[in-house]
Amino acid sequence: MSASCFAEILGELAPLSDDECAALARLEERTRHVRRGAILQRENEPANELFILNKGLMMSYVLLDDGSRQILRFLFPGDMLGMPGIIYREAPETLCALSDCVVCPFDRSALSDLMTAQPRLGSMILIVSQIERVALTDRLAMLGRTSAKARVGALLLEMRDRLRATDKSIAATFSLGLTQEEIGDATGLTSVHVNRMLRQLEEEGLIRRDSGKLTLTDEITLARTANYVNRYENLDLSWLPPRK
Amino acid sequence: MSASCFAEILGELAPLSDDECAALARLEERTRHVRRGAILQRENEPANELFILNKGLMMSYVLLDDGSRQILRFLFPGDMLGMPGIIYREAPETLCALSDCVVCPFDRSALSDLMTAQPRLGSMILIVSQIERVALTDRLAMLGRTSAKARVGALLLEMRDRLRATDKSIAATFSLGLTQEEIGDATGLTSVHVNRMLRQLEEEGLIRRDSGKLTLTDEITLARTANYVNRYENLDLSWLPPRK
DNA sequence: CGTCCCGTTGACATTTATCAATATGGGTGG
DNA sequence: CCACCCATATTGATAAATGTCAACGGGACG
Repeated sequence: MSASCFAEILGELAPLSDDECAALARLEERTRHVRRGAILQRENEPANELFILNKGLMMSYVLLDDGSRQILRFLFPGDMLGMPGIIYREAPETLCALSDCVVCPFDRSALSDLMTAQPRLGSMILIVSQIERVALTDRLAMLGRTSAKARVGALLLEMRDRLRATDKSIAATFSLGLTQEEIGDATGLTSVHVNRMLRQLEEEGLIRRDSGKLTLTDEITLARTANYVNRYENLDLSWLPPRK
Repeated sequence: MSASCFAEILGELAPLSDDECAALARLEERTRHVRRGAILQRENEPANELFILNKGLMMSYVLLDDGSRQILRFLFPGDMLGMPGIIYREAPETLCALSDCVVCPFDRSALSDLMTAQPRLGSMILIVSQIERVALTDRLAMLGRTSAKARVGALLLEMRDRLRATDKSIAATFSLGLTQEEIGDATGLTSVHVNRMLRQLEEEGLIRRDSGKLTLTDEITLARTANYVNRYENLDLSWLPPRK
């Protein structure tokens, strides 16, 4: 087991050298606890730090002028947080903990040093940011062109797949850890309508809900009706330089 | 004037060394012409090449099962195209020319070599991909949480700002180069509704349309009603390593 | 001169939001 | 342990936003 959460993610892309592992471990030397509901970085405030999420579930969101919220992304252990913030004078998004979390803060100069000293890791970070980009464009297509039911279905599938990346024991049944309002803010719907869509999905036999636990009872149909693609599969990284 | 379109973009972030310029110029040694309407890369087909867009306007989009299209991004000279494609066995999006274009193709191993030989350029490429990421999350919030009128307004402002990045002579009046159907596919609306929103914006005195030319007659109000932020401004790149 | 693509407009249908009321369930102070 | 309280979930009635369908016009281009 690696000392670094982030190294585990990168290590699944390609084997890492000892030097590379050591360099990544240095990003996670310090830890900070973030309680459920606490805000790690606030939109429009200066942000000089980056983080590796070590434990727990977080989200990033923006608030619009009329007070409505758009959740941009859910964040899982091994994710790097705050990249969009460090290139601007003010953070473009808020980072907020959905459960009690542990994060490892590091300075942006540490990222710069890492890119210089370990260019192969730099390529791998670029790859991770491209995977994230594709996940965002999938969500863009979902918001722009799919029905409310499909959006909710796709969100359930994505959360399950990403939870499973951390905890292999997760299968069809899991606890989502989101309120219906949060699902709505991620899918561009109201919480009321999310509730109706969940009920419809349940009536159609695609999911089941018992005491906070959610079961995907027909993943094939759900994935088809939701236009869902798991973007952590089917990668081709053969062009990465080999480990030294 | 730089020999490389891409170097011009990166050069606006921070001054480049001669070595760096030379390395970037090598990405643009070859050129290929793409006619209006032609497809450079098709969704779900293998894609081994990357491109720098040299001249013209392109777009990337995905098609859903029901045949509807979501335009993900408009592409301008100096943009790197195809990054999301090279990490997957099959391209996740289609690249299509909206006008006659010139692109410079290069192999993905050239990117890998560049990242290794010029880590500072690697950091700058990562920065550009983060700017793009923030632009995508802005569009995500736009699709999820703003009205049809605001979406159309934001699109007009973004196109104007990005066209101006290439052609400084562009001010309030410009020609958009998109059909109303394309505007709709980018904003998650139907072409019919886009038409109505354009008329409303015109009736409210925010824009004017004459023979294919579009004029932003009240940018301040338009930007406010559209929740628009120009993401190519207010960058803070002081933490980049200095030029050697 | 016709054809085709695009833009425009109106009538109507559908989806989703809004508002309001009620239920439920877990946590907390007494 | 109980009573209360708050956030969340659920449901119905109605409103608003947007889509769908259909028709027509105008300009570019063969």
